Amino acid sequence: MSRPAYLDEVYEILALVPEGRVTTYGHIAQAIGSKKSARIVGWAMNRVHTLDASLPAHRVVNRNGVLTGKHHFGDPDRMQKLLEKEGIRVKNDQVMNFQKILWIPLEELNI
DNA sequence: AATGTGACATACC
DNA sequence: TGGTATGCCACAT
Repeated sequence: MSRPAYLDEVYEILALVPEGRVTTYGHIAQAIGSKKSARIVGWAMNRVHTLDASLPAHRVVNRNGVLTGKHHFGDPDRMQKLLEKEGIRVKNDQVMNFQKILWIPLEELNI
């Protein structure tokens, strides 16, 4: 029944990521209070499709701006296409201007 | 219950 | 530069 609190937090943060921006597993983890729990965020992403497929999981990359999870979108190119559709340029599975479009929950939400 | 795995991150060598 | 080890938390077997 009730999903773990951190799971809801992850989805809450994820839903707030603006179009054309990206964030990282680590920043989300930090936003929910566990900086070292980035793996949980990744785990949440793996299950997000079964809970709420409308969440922009493609806007989450690792700390290098690399699309590490692209193989979990059905087709390897789907994640990149979704990002480019929002104006995010991706080259070699890496987000260009990563630092510029990086969306940091703790800063943007002014928590 | 114990072990292995994972869409991560950090530290160390 | 790149591999190895550890921390973290949940899940699968």
